[in-house]
Amino acid sequence: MSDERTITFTNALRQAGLRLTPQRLAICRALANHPSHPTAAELFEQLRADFPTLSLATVYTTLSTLLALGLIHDLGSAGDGTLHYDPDTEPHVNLICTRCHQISDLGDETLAAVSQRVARRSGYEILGARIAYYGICPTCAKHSSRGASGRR
Amino acid sequence: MSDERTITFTNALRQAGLRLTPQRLAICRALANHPSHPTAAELFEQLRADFPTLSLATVYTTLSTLLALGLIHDLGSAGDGTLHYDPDTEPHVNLICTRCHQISDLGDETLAAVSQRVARRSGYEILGARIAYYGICPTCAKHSSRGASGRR
DNA sequence: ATGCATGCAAACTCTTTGCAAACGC
DNA sequence: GCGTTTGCAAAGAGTTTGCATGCAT
Repeated sequence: MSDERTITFTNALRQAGLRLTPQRLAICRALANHPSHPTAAELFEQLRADFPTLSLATVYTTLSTLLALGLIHDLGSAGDGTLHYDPDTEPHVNLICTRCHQISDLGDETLAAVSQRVARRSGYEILGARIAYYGICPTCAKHSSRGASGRR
Repeated sequence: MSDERTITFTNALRQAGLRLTPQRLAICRALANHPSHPTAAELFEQLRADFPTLSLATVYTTLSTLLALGLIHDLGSAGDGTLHYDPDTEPHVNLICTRCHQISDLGDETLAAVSQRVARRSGYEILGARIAYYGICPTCAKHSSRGASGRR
């Protein structure tokens, strides 16, 4: 699968002078192969099976480390009160359902043009992008029709 | 200034069958005239002068209400651990400095095209957008050159 | 062998909730 | 007057931190 991405992660860690512990490797691997936009707790639960002693604190620490190295992005909360991370640092659109709080992705060629304009017009040194559209996903739209729901 | 926007807010509250309390009016007004992307705590501090008895809980509740009505947007955290809100629901780009955590805006005509494509291709009923580019703002870039900083 | 990283638990911060009093409608 | 909303305080949740032990280099 995306073992390449795992290698990218681990190489970056080594280059930063950080130790490649089994925990870090596992977290990198889990992120690289994760199909979605996990939270710290989700990664923790997933890795718990293989690392019974793994601590949630370690997951948080490692995520912060990877974030600081720019290997992953912080999506902020999806309305569910917890922070989601995105292992895909390429510019893409996040689709966030305000009903089920699920996040899915969407690529768009027009985005590259937008990114270039943003960089040029803002004077920012762009490090990454978080592009999120909020709405009701087709599945939720089918299932029911609750009124506007609060957060969390 | 944007008294129009204040009126939009208050009208929406009335239409939703909610009472127009002084607190809600003040919060709507503060949001409508706010130049940036305030947090609950910032609004609370700002309004405290005029409403000594105002409670932070009320600010949170009112923000949730306005959010549910779609009158404001939830920007999530800007890397500072607190939730920021955006009184401007028109599609625009948020520029977030990963160093000073300040958020500024940028309009772009190309965005309208992106939004349309997103809606068409995703099948989502788009309720709003959060488009954020992370980077170092020109001011911070000038001032110094600290290494990658953690969150909060 | 040398420290950096982990794990545990406690601390901290932000946000939400319960309930009695107050007030808009 | 009725029922929602406020204010206070305490609870709840997510995230971070301190310190002793363990492990990658």
